[in-house]
Amino acid sequence: MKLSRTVQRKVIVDELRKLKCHPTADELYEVVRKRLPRISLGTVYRNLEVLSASGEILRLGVGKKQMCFDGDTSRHYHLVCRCCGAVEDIMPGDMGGVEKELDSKLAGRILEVSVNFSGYCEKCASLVKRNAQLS
Amino acid sequence: MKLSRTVQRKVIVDELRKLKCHPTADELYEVVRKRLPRISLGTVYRNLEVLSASGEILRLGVGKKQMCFDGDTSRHYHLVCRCCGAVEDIMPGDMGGVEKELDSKLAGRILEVSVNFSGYCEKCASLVKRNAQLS
DNA sequence: ATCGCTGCAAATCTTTTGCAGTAAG
DNA sequence: CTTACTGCAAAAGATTTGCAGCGAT
Repeated sequence: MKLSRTVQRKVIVDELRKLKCHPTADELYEVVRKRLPRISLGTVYRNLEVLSASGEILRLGVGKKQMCFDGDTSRHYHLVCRCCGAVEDIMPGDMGGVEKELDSKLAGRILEVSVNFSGYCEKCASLVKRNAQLS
Repeated sequence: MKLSRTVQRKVIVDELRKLKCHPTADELYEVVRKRLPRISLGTVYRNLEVLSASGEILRLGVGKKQMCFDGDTSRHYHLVCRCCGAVEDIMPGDMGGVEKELDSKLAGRILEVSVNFSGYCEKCASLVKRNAQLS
């Protein structure tokens, strides 16, 4: 299947590149709509799908659409398959040696490294701190 | 709000810990149902919510439920707020120094490090390789 | 001319929620 | 006894899809 260069696809990539945040499909839809008022949300979804499959943009998250869970809360890593969404555990001894270890273990299979640190953003960190002081 | 120790909550944690995969809510529901046939999917969702909020289990993924996207495909990291779901970009020079850099920059804010490598799992990697040879 | 892409709307799938009853502390 | 929790079912929210026409090559 050959991809065609439609106005919609071009504007979607263009606006997404311009944004500094990490928008959801409908947030991007609202932005794109300012330039293409007649575009549909379905078109945005279809393009995000195609574009992330081709590697032109990044789809953040684990799994295709459903949220998934892990009972092991020890510090470890996940390899998410870009193709089928499968999640593999990777247990390196420490962060420092991770890349080298992965390079030898998984040579050629890693396309991108998207590291998600779970914690608090500045705003919420101060909120949490404030609540802790109050109680 | 004080949490009570219900049978359902106990079984959910127990089964999730036993599983080596990273199940979605309804996959876990199917497993738990074998022990508690009358449990509802709603209860599973409610407990996963509570348990991940309290840190007893891990919720994998970025954002609350919606998928989100990034137009910047260069190698970089994300800090996902556990509280509001906001995603912050973090741009370290290299993987090796990441943790130290973060420790000084974001001292105390990081609860867990969940690293998601985007690439192919073994099964799909061989599929892709085979397809490449065919064409 | 061909075939992928679009807009629209309906359908599907995932997750949340209201409620009345049940169980835990 | 009080209040959190459960099952059920309905609601809400996110994403996908069928279709007929349009646009890119």
